[in-house]
Amino acid sequence: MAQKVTIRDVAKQAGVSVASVSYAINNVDKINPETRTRILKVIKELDYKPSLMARCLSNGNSKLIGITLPLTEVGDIPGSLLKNPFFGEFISGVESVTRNQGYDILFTGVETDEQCRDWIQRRKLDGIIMLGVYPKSFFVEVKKLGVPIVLIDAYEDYAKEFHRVMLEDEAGGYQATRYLIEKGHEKIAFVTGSIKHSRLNYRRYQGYQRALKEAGLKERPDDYFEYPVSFQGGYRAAMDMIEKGCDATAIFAIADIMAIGMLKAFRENGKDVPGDYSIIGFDDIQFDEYVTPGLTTMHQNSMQKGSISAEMILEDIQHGRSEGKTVVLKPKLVERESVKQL
Amino acid sequence: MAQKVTIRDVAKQAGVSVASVSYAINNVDKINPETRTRILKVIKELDYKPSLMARCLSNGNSKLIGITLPLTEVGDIPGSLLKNPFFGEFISGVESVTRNQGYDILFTGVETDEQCRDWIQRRKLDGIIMLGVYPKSFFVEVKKLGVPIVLIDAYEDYAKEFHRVMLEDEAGGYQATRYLIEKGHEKIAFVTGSIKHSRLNYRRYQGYQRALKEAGLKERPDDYFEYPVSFQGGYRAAMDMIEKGCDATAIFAIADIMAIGMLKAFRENGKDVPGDYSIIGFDDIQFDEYVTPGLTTMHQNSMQKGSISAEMILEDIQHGRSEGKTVVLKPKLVERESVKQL
DNA sequence: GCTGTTTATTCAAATGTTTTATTATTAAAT
DNA sequence: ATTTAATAATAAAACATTTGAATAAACAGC
Repeated sequence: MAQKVTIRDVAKQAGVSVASVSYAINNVDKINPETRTRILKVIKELDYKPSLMARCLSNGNSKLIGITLPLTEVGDIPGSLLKNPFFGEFISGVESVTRNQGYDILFTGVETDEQCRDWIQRRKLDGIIMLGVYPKSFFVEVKKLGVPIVLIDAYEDYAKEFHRVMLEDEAGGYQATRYLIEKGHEKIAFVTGSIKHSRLNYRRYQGYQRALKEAGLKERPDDYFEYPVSFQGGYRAAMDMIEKGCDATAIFAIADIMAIGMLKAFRENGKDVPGDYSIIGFDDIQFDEYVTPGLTTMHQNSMQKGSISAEMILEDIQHGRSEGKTVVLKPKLVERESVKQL
Repeated sequence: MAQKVTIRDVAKQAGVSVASVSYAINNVDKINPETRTRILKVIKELDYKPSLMARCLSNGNSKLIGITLPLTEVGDIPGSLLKNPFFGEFISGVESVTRNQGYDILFTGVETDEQCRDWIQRRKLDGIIMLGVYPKSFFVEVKKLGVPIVLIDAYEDYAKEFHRVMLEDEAGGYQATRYLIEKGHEKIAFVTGSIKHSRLNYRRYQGYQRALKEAGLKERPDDYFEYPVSFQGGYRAAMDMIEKGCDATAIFAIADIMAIGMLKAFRENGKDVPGDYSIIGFDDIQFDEYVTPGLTTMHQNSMQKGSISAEMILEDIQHGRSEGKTVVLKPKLVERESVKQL
C-alpha cells in the first residue's frame, strides 16, 4: 500500500527536512543551490517519484484535464466512444500540448450533468473540455463548480460566458452548397444528423439554406435526409434516397462519415459518384483521400481544434479565468473527385 | 483550493463521526442501517463527493488504469497518438469494461522505460496495459514496480511471466497467404512494417513464409516491401512496387491501413484492384468496407482485445496477481472484393 | 557590539480519506 | 446481578505532500 520511497526517506538520507526537499523539487528559491543539488542527487539514487495524489491533496492541482464525449449522439454504435475519427484526432491535439506541461488527460462518455459534475469533483479535474450536444442546463450546472471549461462547437448564446472553440459552420455549409451550385447543380440533397438536437448540424443547414436562397433555388422537402451521424447512418440515408427515387444531382452531407457511408450504398446499387450523384462532405477526416472517389469536403483541422482548446484551458488554469473567449476557425474547401461539373 | 464539502462536513451535519460516514459510503457492515440511511441523506443534501485523491492516499488505490501507446512505431506521423483506428477501437474496448467499475483510463505515448515507470509511480496507476514494441529490458524494468501489467501483442518468450492478450498472427499470416494461393496466385508480394523491431509483423511474415513453402513456392526477395505502418507507408510501398515493375499478382499487407494506402496509389496510377493486383490486408478496421474495392482482410476484434485486457487487469487488481495468463484470439478471414481468382 | 536585513533551514499545520484500536452500548448467557 | 459477546460508534494515526510561520545563521551598516 504505502509508497516505497517518500519525501521523508529522501529528507533523511540527505540529512535535511522534508520542506527542503519539497523546495528543491519545486524550484523554490528558498534553498541553497548546493544543498539543492545534493538533494537532487539523493532523489536520483533512491529513485524517488513525488506522488501526484498527495500533491493534489495539498495544493489542489490534480494535473488532470477531462474531455467529455457525447455518448448518445452517434446513436447506432453504443459504448464505442472513439469510432468517429474526429474524436481521436481532437484528443491527439489536446494531448500534444498538455503532455509537456505535466498534465494527463482523462476522457469519458457523459449523459447527464450530474454524472459530469460527479466526475469532475471526485477526480478534482483542473479543467474540462466538453464535446457534444447537451441541454442548456447542463453547462450551467457544470460551470457552478468553478472549474475552467472549454466548450467545443457550442453555439448557444449563453455560451458567451464560456470559452469556446468552434468552426464557422454556417459559412462552411454555405460554401459547400455554393460550390455545388457553381458546378451547375440545382437540385441538392441535404444529408444530416439531428438538426433539432445539434446546433452544429443546424448551422450547417442554415448555410445550405442561405446558399440556395441566394441562388434563387427553392428548398425541396424531399431533398432532406436525417439519419445518425455515422457510416451506417449515411448508408441508410443513401438507401433511402435510392428507394424514394430522389432526383437530386448533388448531395451535401454534414459529416464525412455520412458521406462515406453513402458512397458504399451507391457503389452497391450501381450508382456512380460523381456520375449519378456529386457529393461534398464536411470535416476532412484522414480517410477522405483513400476512398473512391476521393471525397471533396470542407476541411476543418480537428487536431488544431484540440490543441487550441488545450491552450485555452491551460491559460485559465495557470493565470486564473478570464471572461469567455471564443476562437472560431474557418473551414476550407478541399477539392477531390466526388463532385462533377454539370 | 480546499474542497467545498468534505467528509467532515457530512459528519458534523449528521451528528456522527467521520469514521461512520466512511463506513456508510463504503458499505462496511459496522454501522447501524438507520444511521447509514441518515448519513446517506445528508450526503445527498450537501452534494458531497468523496475525493479519489484522498482515498488513494489512504488506501493506495488510484482507480486509474494506464494504457501506453507506441510513440515511434507509426513513424511518419509523430505526435499523433490516435491516428491508427486500431488504437481507438482498443481503448473503447478497455473503457467499456472499466467504466462501470469506477476506473478511469489514462493513456500516453511512451518511449523509454524510465518515462513509463515515472508515469506509473507518479500517478500511482493501479494497472497498466502496454501496446507497442519495446526492447526486452523495458517490460522487465516496469514489472519491478509490482503493478499489474497486461501486454498486448507481445511475443517474447520471457513474456510468459506477464499477462498477455494477443492474436494468432502467424496463423493469420498463413491463412491470408494460403487464401491467395488458393485463388491461383503464385507471385505474392509482402508489404510490412519493420520486421526486426516488431515481433507482431515478424510473425505474420513467418506465416507468409510457411504458406509459400508449403505450396512449393519460392520466396522472391523482390516481393518484399518494408515501410512504416501507416496510410502513407502503404502508399509509398505501392509506388515503389510500381516503379520497380514488380510482377506479383497478389499482395499481402500486414495492416489494413497499409493496404488502403496502396489502394490509393494504384488508383492514381491506373492500376486496377483486383484486376492488376489482388490485395489482402490484416486487422479489419471499420473502413475496410467503405473503401473501393472493399478490402478482403484477416479480421481481429480490436474492441474485444481491449475488453479482455481490461478484464485481466481488473482480475489482478482485485484478487491479487496470478501467474502470467495468456489469451490468444483467432483471426478470421473476411472476404470482400479486393482479391480475384486467377 | 548592536540592530536590522537577508538567506537558509526547519516546524508544524493542513489537505480528505481509510482503518486500526478503543470505548460505549446493548443483548445474551450464566 | 454479573460476566460475555456482539454491535455501534468514535478517536486518532496514517497516507505523502505543500506552505506559512518561526527560527537560526550570516552579514552589513552604524
